[in-house]
Amino acid sequence: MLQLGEIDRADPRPPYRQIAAMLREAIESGGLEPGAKLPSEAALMEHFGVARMTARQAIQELRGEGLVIAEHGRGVFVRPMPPVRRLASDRFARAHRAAGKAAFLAEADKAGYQPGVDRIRVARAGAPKGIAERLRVEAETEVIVRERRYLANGRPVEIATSYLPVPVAGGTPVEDVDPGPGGIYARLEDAGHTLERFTEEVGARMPTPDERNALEIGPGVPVLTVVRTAFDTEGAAVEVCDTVKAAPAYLLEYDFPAR
Amino acid sequence: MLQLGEIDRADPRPPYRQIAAMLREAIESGGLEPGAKLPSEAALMEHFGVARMTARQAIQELRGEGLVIAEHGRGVFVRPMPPVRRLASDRFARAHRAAGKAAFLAEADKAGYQPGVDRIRVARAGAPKGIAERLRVEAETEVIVRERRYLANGRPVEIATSYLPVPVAGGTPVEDVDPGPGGIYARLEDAGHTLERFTEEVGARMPTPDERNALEIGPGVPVLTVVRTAFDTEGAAVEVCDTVKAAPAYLLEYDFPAR
DNA sequence: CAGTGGTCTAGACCACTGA
DNA sequence: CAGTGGTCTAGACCACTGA
Repeated sequence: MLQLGEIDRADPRPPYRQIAAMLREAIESGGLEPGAKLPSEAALMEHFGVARMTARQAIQELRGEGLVIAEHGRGVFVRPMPPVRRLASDRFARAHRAAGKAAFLAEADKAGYQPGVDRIRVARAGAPKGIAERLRVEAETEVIVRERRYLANGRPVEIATSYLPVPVAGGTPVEDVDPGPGGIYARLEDAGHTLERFTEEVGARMPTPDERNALEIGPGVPVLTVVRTAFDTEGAAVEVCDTVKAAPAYLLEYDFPAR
Repeated sequence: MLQLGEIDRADPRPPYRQIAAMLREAIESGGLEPGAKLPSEAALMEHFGVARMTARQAIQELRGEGLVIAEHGRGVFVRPMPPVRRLASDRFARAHRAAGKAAFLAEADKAGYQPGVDRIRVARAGAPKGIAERLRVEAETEVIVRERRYLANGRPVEIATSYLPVPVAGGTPVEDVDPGPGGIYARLEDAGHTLERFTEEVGARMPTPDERNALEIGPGVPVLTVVRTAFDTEGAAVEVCDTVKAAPAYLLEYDFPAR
């Protein structure tokens, strides 16, 4: 059973922070292993002699650090660390497309997790400003919009939205829910747009509530944002892919010359 | 004056989330500009007819997203956005070193902010495990350790620690606090280690309390972590640079071929 | 000093989980 | 059903800010 100390009135930290510190210490020392259940709010109230909101505030602190996850009706648990996906910059190599694998599936193969894709939606809509700039079209020009969510071992890890100009991919299997072997990049090459290079713009921020829901992450877990633009051999931008990834699940690798 | 709506009892979202959503909307639409003061808790209670803890919970939500900063005794303010540094993958180009500029100074020139470096410390110490692996030396091998903090317009934006093998840079100006024009990469090339390529591993997480202090960021602001390894033309790893950046201040750009 | 956010109490009703 | 966390109320005392 977990041993916790007591609140020290001489400690300058308020009680809720002291409680949070004791629980954090238990997690970091391994006294509470990943997946383990924390004492319930009722148990914390009893043990420390505090009101419920004070116990809750301590737990809120740990949620904010991403250390624990609260599950309604079940309890609060130490967050299990997700398997980290290392994304190398050769993940869009033509060899994979030729082998009939979309980038996400090729990675899963390499890293040994079970890949999944759901919430696929394909539509046409006006291009948002930032997207239009990258595609070098007027804002609000109608483009193909492909949304989807990626799962690793059944857990959502990334949401992605691709934008493609209608003259590039209109009427091709890119507009189908299942674009077929090799994914949309393979279909773009089928349509005569041989891919030459990509740029990626990487940032990080806290997720919006919608993103938190879609990625099933608690408050206190940041997201990595990656905006990728694909260029064909003519130098034309043929796709912009806007992705939001659960940060703890990713490590992005890039390789570049010293020139 | 800021116009806010009312709580909708038919809305499935609880009142505190509705209030948070209205405030978020005001911030994102520009109704509340960066630096602007949010309505006080008392004003929110009055306007929405809720208890104080409900108003506070709405504000907590926005703090967790890093959108606002609470200042005790003053109020809650929309977080002013720091100038974003776009880091292109040509930032270590030899042309800059030849021109006598270290990478950070070259960027500042381009982006038009006032660069600064402080808290420089140079020492020798045992290589931590992850660093030793990247340098391909035994763990705990003595290496040169260079720490420093970077500032943009006087505000800290990045802390960085470089590790270099003693056989590569021992006794060179790399061990001086000021390594001279072009920075340590120029000195490595002077010492015969012509740089060939870099790899960067990018991730994001919440900062530790020490990192929060060094970067002067509040809770609710994530950091980007970048571990860069420099390779010379012999294929040897000659430096590993471990950096922690305030996420809102950065956008990293990478360019890679479709192969 | 008045106004602000920080912390805390002691209660209430609710929705969700799993035996 | 008992146990859990989610939301909310109406109060209290406090420390900090700035006029």
